[in-house]
Amino acid sequence: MSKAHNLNRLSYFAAVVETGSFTNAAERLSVTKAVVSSQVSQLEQELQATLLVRNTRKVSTTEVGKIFYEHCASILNEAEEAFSALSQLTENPIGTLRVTAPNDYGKAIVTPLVAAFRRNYPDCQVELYLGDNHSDLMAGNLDLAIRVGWLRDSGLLARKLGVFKQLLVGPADKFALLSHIKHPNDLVGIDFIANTAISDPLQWQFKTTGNKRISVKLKSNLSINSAPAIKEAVKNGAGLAILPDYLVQKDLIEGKLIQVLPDWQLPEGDISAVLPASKFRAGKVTAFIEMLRRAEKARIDS
Amino acid sequence: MSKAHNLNRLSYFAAVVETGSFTNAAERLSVTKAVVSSQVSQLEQELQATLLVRNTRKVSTTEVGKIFYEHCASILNEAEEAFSALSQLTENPIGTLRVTAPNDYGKAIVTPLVAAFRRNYPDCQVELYLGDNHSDLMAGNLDLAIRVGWLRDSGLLARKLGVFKQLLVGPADKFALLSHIKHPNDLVGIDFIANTAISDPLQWQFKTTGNKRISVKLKSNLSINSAPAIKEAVKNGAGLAILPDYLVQKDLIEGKLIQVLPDWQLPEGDISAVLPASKFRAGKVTAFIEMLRRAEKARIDS
DNA sequence: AATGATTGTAAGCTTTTAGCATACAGCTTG
DNA sequence: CAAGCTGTATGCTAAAAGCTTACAATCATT
Repeated sequence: MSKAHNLNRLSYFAAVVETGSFTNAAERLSVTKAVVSSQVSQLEQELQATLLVRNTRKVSTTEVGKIFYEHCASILNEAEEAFSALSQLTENPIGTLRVTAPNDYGKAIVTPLVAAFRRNYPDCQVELYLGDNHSDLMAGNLDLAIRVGWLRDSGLLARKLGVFKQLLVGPADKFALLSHIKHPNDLVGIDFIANTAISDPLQWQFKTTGNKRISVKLKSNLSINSAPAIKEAVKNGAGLAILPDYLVQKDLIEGKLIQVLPDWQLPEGDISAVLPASKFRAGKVTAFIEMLRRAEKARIDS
Repeated sequence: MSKAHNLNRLSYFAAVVETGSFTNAAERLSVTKAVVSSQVSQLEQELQATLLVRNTRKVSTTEVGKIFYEHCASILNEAEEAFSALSQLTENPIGTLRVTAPNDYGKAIVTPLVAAFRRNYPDCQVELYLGDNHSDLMAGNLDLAIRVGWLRDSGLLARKLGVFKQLLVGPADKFALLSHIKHPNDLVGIDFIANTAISDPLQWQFKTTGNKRISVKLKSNLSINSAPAIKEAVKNGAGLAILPDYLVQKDLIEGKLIQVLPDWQLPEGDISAVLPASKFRAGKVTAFIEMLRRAEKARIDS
């Protein structure tokens, strides 16, 4: 079976035709003229045809050489297009982006972001999977998983995109009563709704700006495993609760909830992007992560 | 400065896309699957993009891979066209054939052959140079020189195409007188026209079928340096002459001339094609030489 | 006419790449 | 659970690419 054609030789031949000499072709291609001479000779050997007539101080193309050159020019032009098309796709990504995010964070932050992403990159499609079960990146169906909280497996390739604060909130119509709570110890006896979707939902560590820490064990007569549901319960006067800022930020601004103990900070959590193992990042993934990072920075700055 | 793209990798990638697996691609390309794997990986490295998703027992092409593949398929198709176009030109030659031939032989044999060549190969043009001065093949302006006679320089790349005989001829209207000439020695006293275009035009060696040789020094009262002119003079009764068979064949058939001493042979001469030094023979040259060879064979056989 | 400069090629060598054989990880199938 | 298959990694060998040097041939200059 005949050996495959060596397409790399085409560029040596084309350079000679275009520059008019082996010497100039060598200069253009940054190789020695012996290489150009040899490569073209081998091409002629492979074709069993003379492509170039080597006259004194002048190289001219034979008739068959001219025909072959037209093909070469076309091939090399399209090859250049092919390679640059790929680098173009970094700026103008294409394809379907498949993202998973936790329910709460997804609804509050990712869903509006996806709409903006589609506006920015009309050649992309998005498939957004919301859920609190950790989707398996290994299955290869996903481009990106957004993790909120604390990563259990530090071996994953995670990229931190932002942080979220946790706020102690209560219903707005109990402002008078809640104004008297000035210290975490004042929470004793106050109704508290525990979020059983997280581990150890009653043990909390408060911190002031002076780095004073108080660890408080709260008591709860009501526990729910859904943060949005807890938020609704708080609004209905069922008690206080600790919820992530991205979930309650809007209700605080609208006066439906009020923050209790605003001078005391609770532990922050990470917002991370977890990516499947891959050597290269598709433009669509890079673009989306960058938008999410910017959105998180804007949210924190407001 | 960035290195030139390696176009040979395109065929490995395309084969994987088209066959659906690295293993099948390796089989198609007659290499090991490790080679295909490595070549595609290097292509992805060069592009900084993932072209293929390696799933279990199944390879799929990414969105950018699909775009890149379309380019590859086009490039590889045109490369195949380019290489086969060149082999096609061996059967259907193109271009301008530049031939030189001696005046006499050119007019008698080459001119009608050129017309037939043009009919056979309409994509070819011909430039025919007739003359008895040896044109310089070294100048690169000629594809082929036809030499008739004896080559002076055996170092030239010559290809023998045929031979010509030399015939002693006389005017047809002197048949009765010429019939009495049975031996070369009988030529003494007979008017002979010397051809001063050749060296030593009076010294001739005759040979019979029994390999009996006689060397005769003829005398001449008329000498002309043009074989066609000598032929005319012979027809007009100016004497006998020794002329190449390709020049008198027609007149002999038409009864205008008669051959004298037909049982005695004179030295034959070669008809050769002299080619400029070149590794490969253009289709047009090969085709013309073959036609000339066939024409010479037909001439001898008639 | 002689000499210097330039171009393209040949030859020998070094560096780089292609390709093979082997082994292994991971997954599917029986 | 074992066998089989696929794709990748690694080390090695062979082949190719490319460099350096030298030379032949031609042209331009003196």
